[in-house]
Amino acid sequence: MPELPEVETVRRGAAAHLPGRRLRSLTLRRPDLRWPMPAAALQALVGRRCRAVDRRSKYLLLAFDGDAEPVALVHLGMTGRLVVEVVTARAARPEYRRHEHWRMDFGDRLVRFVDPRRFGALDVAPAAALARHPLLRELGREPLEPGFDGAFLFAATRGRRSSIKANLMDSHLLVGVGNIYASEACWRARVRPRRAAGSLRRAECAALTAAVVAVLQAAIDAGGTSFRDYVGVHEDAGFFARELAVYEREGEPCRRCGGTIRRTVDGGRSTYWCAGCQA
DNA sequence: CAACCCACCTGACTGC
DNA sequence: TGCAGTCAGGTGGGTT
Repeated sequence: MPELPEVETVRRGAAAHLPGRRLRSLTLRRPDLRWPMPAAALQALVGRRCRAVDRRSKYLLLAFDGDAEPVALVHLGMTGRLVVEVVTARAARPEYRRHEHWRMDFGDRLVRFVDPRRFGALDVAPAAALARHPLLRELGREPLEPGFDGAFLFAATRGRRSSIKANLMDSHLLVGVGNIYASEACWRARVRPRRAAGSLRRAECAALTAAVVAVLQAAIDAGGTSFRDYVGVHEDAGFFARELAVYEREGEPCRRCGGTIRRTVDGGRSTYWCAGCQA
């Protein structure tokens, strides 16, 4: 569900509440999400103060103080929500919700992780070992950081026969772009999603990386795209859906050329594009 | 390696 | 009303 703009929106929401607050308790309501959760290592976070909420790819990184500077890794999977609630001092702890798999009690803030499909993840690692964490070490570039440009994409895709859309969604290359924004970026750059990645010229790679940056930034500015499950930390919807040019607009007119938006299925996932203005 | 396909899970929706 | 089938914003792991 969430791509980079949604995770970044959640990160900002959590960062407004958690840093400086001490973790009072952590409750795991089941032993696993996508993978087993390390109960003992997670309990060792209790009593520590949250230092910062960062993000790498689609992982939220809750950094804590103390020995080894432990960092909790949170992935939202397809349907995960990180809900932050302001709790008044004397109120009873709220009831668990359906699909609430863990919670962190920060005293006057309560963090709930709600995830019906359980494709999410929770792990913990020392800050110094983060770059070597199995879930992080293979990740490619951050599109909103320096080094993500046309020259990089051009070099990275030479000889590749798989589609450019699949390459945009390949986290070994770049992170954060999922099924919505891959289609959107291709539309902005006027590139057909099924083009072999290796066939793109330098100028097309430059246009495409610029399009990725622009669409991700615009979506962050709008608080993300809410279609089905995604909401921010206060369960507020993002409003980028109304700015989407192609995603879930099959049969509707292209806002640029008036052509009809088409949907194709690639690798089992829907791709949206305009045959009129994407070469 | 690159490229593909599957699995993991629940809920919403569609069509019979 | 019920039931089967389809689809959904991710991604690691296994196979060719």
